[in-house]
Amino acid sequence: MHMPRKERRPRSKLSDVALRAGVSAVTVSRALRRPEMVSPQLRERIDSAIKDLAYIPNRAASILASSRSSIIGVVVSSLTNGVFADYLRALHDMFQPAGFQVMVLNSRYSPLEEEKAIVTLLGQRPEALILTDVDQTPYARELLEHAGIPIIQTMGLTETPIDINIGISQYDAGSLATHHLIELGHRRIGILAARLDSRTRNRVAGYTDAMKQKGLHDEALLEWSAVPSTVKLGGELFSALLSRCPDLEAVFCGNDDLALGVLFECARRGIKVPEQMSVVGFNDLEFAASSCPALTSIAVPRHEMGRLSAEIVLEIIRGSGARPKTSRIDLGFKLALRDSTRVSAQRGLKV
Amino acid sequence: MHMPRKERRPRSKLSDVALRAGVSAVTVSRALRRPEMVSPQLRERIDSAIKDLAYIPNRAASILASSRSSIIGVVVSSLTNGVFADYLRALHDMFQPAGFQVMVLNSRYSPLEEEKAIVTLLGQRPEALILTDVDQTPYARELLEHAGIPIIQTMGLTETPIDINIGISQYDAGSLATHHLIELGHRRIGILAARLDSRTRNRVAGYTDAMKQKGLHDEALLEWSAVPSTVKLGGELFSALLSRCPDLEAVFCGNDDLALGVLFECARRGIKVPEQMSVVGFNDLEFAASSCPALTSIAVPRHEMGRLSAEIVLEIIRGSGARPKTSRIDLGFKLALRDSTRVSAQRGLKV
DNA sequence: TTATATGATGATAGCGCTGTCAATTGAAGC
DNA sequence: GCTTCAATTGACAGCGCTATCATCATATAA
Repeated sequence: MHMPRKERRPRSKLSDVALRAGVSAVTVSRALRRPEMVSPQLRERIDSAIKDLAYIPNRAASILASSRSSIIGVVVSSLTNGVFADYLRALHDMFQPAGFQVMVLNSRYSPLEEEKAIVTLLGQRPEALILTDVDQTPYARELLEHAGIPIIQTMGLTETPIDINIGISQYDAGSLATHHLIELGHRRIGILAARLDSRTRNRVAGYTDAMKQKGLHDEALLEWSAVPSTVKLGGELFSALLSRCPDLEAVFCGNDDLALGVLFECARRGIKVPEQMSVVGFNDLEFAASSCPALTSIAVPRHEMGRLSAEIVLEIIRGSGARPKTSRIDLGFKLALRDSTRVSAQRGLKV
Repeated sequence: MHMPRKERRPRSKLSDVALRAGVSAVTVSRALRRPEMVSPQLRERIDSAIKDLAYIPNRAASILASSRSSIIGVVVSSLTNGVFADYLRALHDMFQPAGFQVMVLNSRYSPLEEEKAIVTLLGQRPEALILTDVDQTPYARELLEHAGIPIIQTMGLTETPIDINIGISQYDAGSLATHHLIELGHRRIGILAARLDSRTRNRVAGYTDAMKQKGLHDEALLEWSAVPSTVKLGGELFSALLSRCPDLEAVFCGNDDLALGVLFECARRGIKVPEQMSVVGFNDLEFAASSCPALTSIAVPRHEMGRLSAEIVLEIIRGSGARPKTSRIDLGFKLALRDSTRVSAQRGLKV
């Protein structure tokens, strides 16, 4: 049984609380923001008045009056992707205790949606803006340059940061993964990619150059799709690649979800990993270490990236302008070597 | 090289744009909100003034003046969990085009953090609030009852909805999964759970009652942990359960991540699924259909849940009070039957 | 022609809070 | 006693925008 709601009665405001507590509105405001500045017995009276009226301060009015929002704007490329989830968690863990509120919008890997998200966030007058990409539209760039707040670009690296850039070289990471497979003795190394955003493109470029350098490059070894990456897609791309290149010895996957799909597809087809097929993922998500076989992947310091982003933002905000010396911080990455590629160097020759 | 930012120059405001375009401030405001109400040539002049000044409206002032925020507040229990990611996507897909902005906070499965998140969101004067849980603290409940906006509780079902409740019976779902395994002929059916939030507790209750009903209940068959669920944890819980109950025939996992961990652990131990061990997951995440073996799971209509939540909210907001007849909507669930349990009914007897 | 409707723009007040400074109190010092 | 000071509390203006109503030009009808 659902009781129809009574018509909207005006929410209680500061002055209502003040009236009930028998003090002035300013005092209530102070009791909320700096409790140590009002006497204990008044504080108590005010607190109970607040509870009685179920009073909740109006943030919009507060932001307008103080021109401080305590909002940290964040634009992520995806909410579904595990990488961003971990990164966001790190941000929350840092900002929440510091009294800042993290406000997240999703760009779905589209620079135009990112631009819209940036406009929306800037409208909230955030204290800082954090972007999980380095390629903004020209208009977005201009807005950000004029925003007058710390801007952090993360995940990738760029030669021309708007303000501060914390990330890793996606190119180098793609290159490392490829060289690892080459060193294992593989010649026919495929690459799987979904939705070619700027980061993925850089990874692919790293792969391509590494292959060219060793004279192993072959267009046919690249399999990609425009749809977002899923485990299922990993299996499909792998199947497609395999039917085009039956002599495939190894695959480098644009991310761990695709790699998981490859592992499953191999299991279905009875292809032994790593004996018959080496598989490398990207991101080193939680499951990579405990899959069977455990997945070799590129370990990206996404938690550290979040922690450091937050730390730098907090320093700038609190230190009023004390900015880090360098505006471009390369956090590096590691190859998490596991069973999906741990094969003898001779293997490539046995084929 | 990082150029230190010039000191904060005041952001341009409505009156600056008005001055530059040679009109009054109200007209600029109108040009932004209802462009059809100002003449085309004026609109053009105003637009270019906006671009020139990189003007972005101050949302706080706008919200304060209009007392309409176009914000939809959402509290999710977790950002890492795939279920919520899908649910959020559905919400975004519905609200974005309608001109509403979805604001997400994370409660990390804690009712107290949820209460804090609710307070924070209510402070933004949202148009509606969506909660991915049905168990709120008494204070949170009181605040929500007085909020004067649509409140949606989702995921689970409750006898006493605050306003509108859209979800599924977690109890029935747990029961169905268990009965499925019992019908396959299994007697020793274990259950794995991580972090016993209210939803998980209901699923476990469904399992327990189903087992009791058939005289199969045994405390030893429940394995759980306080830490958040991961693939790794799935493997660990399974190992622990197996060493305590070596005669285990089947496991019902509290979610698909745990189930994935079980599949991998079985692969490592050479236990054949489903021949030697039946595995059931929960949520039917994307990978469940393409794992090897494909995972039987409880398919929860989380996308539909999101779509319907948004639809109802939009109807109430626009229709000014036209509320659905029932305040409790059961969306139901399905058993997604796949290879991880597709065994002959005789199997249980062969042991 | 004058009355009336229509569309486009402007003037004014105020949303609910906080920054600033003034007023009040009581205690301590001379 | 009177001053001085710190600790509390209050008065007032204003943050940047929008709702509301007034104004003005133009078009249409009588």
